[in-house]
Amino acid sequence: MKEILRDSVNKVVLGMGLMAPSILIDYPAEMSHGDLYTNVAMTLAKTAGKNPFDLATEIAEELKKLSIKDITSIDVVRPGFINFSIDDSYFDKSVKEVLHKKMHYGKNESMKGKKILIEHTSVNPFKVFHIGHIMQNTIGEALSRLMEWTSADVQRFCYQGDVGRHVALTIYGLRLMEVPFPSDKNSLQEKVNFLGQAYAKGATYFKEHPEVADEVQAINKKVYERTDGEVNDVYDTGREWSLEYFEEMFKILGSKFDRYFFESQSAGPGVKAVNEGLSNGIFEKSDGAIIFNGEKYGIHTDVLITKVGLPTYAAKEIGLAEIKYNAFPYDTGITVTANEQNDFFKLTIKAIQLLFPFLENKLKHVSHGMMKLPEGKMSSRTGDVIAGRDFIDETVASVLEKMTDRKMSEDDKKIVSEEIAIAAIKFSILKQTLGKDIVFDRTKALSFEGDSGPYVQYSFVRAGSVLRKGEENGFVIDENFVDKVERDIVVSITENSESVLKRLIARFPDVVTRAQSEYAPHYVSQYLLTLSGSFNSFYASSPIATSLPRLALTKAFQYTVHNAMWLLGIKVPKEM
RNA sequence: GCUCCUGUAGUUCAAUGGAUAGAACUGCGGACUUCUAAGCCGUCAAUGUUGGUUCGAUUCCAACCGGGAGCACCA
Repeated sequence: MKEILRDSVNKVVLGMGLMAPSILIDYPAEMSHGDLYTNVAMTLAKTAGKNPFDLATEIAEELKKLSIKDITSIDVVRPGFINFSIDDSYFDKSVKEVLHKKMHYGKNESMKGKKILIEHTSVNPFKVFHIGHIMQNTIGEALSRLMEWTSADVQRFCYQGDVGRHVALTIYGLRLMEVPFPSDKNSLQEKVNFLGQAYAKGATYFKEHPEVADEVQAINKKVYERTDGEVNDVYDTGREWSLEYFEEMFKILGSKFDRYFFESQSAGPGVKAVNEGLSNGIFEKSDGAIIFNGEKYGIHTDVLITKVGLPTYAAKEIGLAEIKYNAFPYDTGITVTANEQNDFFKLTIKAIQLLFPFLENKLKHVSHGMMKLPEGKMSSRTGDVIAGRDFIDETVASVLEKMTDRKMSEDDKKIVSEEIAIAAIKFSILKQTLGKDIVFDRTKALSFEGDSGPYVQYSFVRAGSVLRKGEENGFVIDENFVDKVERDIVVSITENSESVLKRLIARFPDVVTRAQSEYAPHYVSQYLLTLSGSFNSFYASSPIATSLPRLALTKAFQYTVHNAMWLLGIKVPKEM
């Protein structure tokens, strides 16, 4: 419909001897203003030498002569808006479309045939998996799914820091631990907790006693070069525990990866690439180290290889770029990190493109805000973190408490409470703009009311409940409903929650497109809140189970919610 | 010090340069013994300051004030 209107408006404007570089046809903020509007009259008023309202009136008159199908009225309003209203039956057809496309409603083919690599959730073995990692994983998975709905071939990569100073500090911290090294009798949780504590102890001690720097550096070198049997044993065991544990967390969070890469792998290629860059004059020597001088590109300067010959994080990132492309030759390679790394990525992306010109215009850094505690930034170095697992468990417990009087088997409750808890957590992350920090407020995070994942899930469940009732009443709810009903009721758009819901459902594909092109999942979340709110009003004001068109609309609502929630990586339960 | 991000109801968040700045939480007030009240309806309440660009600015630009992050051998 947007395209039809755009063409029509364009035709009219050209016929008046005017040129519009681009014609905006969009949804008005208020549905009472109509279904679509255009502002061409205001943008063209000056060149036309007319006042916007008069020009709008002229354009509207010409548009009326075209008698466009399904357009029931064209109105001109105040400064110069032209508003269009669309016939209600048009939206019955869009409900039909939803019932036909089902789980695919909203998907598009904008990137069909392209390959998109998305790297996210940079966890570090030996360190705690905290709520910040939940945030990263939630965002990474949602972006991945959004990309999948462009019909592109998407692969998810996970890159982990399994070497580096934090590992050395953990191993150093082991000798400061008062409890013994975990054995097979300990749970995986206990094992990783032990490692996290060792790291915190090592890091704190190191901060207070800078004189041990050489010792830590020596351990670091041993880890890289694998020259010390004892260090190797501890390292291999700890690394294995961490990886196993992360896998468990990914599963709980509903994400999966196609490939895993480690800093221990990227170090070698990184060193090689940096040395090539040095001989090509891309990098230079300074103070015994190899650096990338970013000043001439308006970015800062950073060390790639230290004077003792070890690659830094930046060098590893350069090595990784090559590894990733070899593993999956992508058209777009997205890296998702917290925004504290924005400058770092400006630097490495520039360096990578100088080294590997074929990656020009293919690299994209998407950054998100940080998860913060009321006291400030979280720090695994000081142990001042909230473990992801603890938080999920707490949330699940809180959901279960709320479900005590629900008639449901204990097994079902267990499954559903976890779905609700994860929804609450993920939604609170995805409902706001990506770049912004989230101040973690436990009581808020544990509430399931208002603008929340459970609110959306609840709407879905209620819809399911009505649909069951409708089926009991003998209705067959499928895409053929349109042919079975006579629609002779003329409804007023502003006051009828049914037609509002219908119109919102029809907008879903546009919402998806926008979220994809802006890498902004929050458009989907915000849409879900509006959509659910609209359904709840509809539900409260109209009996549904006795009307086939209403049941069909409810079914379409369910598919839309299901699909939108899927894009966010959130499940919808049948009951709750 | 330099660079980047950021400032919207009491609180947490929305708003491709458009119409009366939307929600949620909180407060206050309702409806309902009909399909799950984790719900529905109503109500109080906001664009840090000063300029500029524009028909039109929360949005773009400048300055100021406030908050955060990053800046050489950590990741």
